[in-house]
Amino acid sequence: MKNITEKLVELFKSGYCTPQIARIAKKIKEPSTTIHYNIKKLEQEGKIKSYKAVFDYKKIGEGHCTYILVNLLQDKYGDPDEVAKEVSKDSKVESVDICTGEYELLIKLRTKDIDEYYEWVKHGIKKYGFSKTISITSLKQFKTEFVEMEGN
Amino acid sequence: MKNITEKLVELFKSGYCTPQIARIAKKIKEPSTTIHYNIKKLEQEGKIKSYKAVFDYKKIGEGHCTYILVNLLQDKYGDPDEVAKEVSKDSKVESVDICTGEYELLIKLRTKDIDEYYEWVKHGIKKYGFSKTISITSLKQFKTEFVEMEGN
DNA sequence: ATAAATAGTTGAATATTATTCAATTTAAGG
DNA sequence: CCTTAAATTGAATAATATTCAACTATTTAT
Repeated sequence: MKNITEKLVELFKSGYCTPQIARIAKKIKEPSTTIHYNIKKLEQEGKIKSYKAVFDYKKIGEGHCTYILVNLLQDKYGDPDEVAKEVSKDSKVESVDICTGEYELLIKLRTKDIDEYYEWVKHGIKKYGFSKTISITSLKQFKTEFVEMEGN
Repeated sequence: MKNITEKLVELFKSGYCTPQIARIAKKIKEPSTTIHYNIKKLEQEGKIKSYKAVFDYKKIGEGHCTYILVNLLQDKYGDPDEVAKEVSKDSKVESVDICTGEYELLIKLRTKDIDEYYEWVKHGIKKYGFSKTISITSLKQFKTEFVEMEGN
């Protein structure tokens, strides 16, 4: 047995998908060549960044979801932008925003459980100089990435 | 001119895409039939919920992104779950979570601008009984829906 | 431990879908 | 109104997904 599932999940998190032109054509009753033309245009204009999968994260072992608000120590790392960029590279991180209010960064993190979450934050404190962290843990998700979740 | 673009954006927000089996097969050096089998399995197990597009939201006129923490009036609507489910149906809403801490709901909203955001919140107060709302506005996005954003 | 059953892998054949191209229509600018 | 550019479309082709049957590996039961 080759562990293909894990690789697929990793690839699908941010890409390796493509539009279903024929299905769209049927749906909105236009020729598929017209759909094709319009999609290519959206892509060339940079309006579409990627095609990807959305998971039932509980079922793939990433059931613990937390929104983490962080401040950064002045000296530890140069620029908040640099930290944001670095944190973005982590595949457990769904989103990173620089934001208004008391905290500089808002990170959405998906981990297996609370232990993995805790380890992640500890690491962030050490490596990036996170300080004054507040965590909001999701108890139930009704929608993610524009996809509604039923029966959670 | 038929406004196909708008329809495409709406469809792609939560679906109408499909995996690129041939590309994955090349990438991880396995036969495409094996990839196909494993993907179908993920789908049947309900681990994959959907295939969708990720946009450069600024370029599609949804550049204003806000995380809204809300409490609900006791009497207005019965159940927080019901409100969450209703709010989820809105296509401007990227995510809805019931969460820990001082606030019951965490909503991620994407609007054209601050005016549209304000109208949305006012509507929420009236219709669903939002109270004690806190908004955190994104100033810069480094990652969304697991997709990194460069040159923002 | 071994047999039986189940789950996973794969190549060849087929069915479906995307893409290209050229022609036509529609919209935009002077 | 005429010219140029952008968008739509059908027919032909290229690429891709899907099916199926054979085979292999893994798990389960005796």
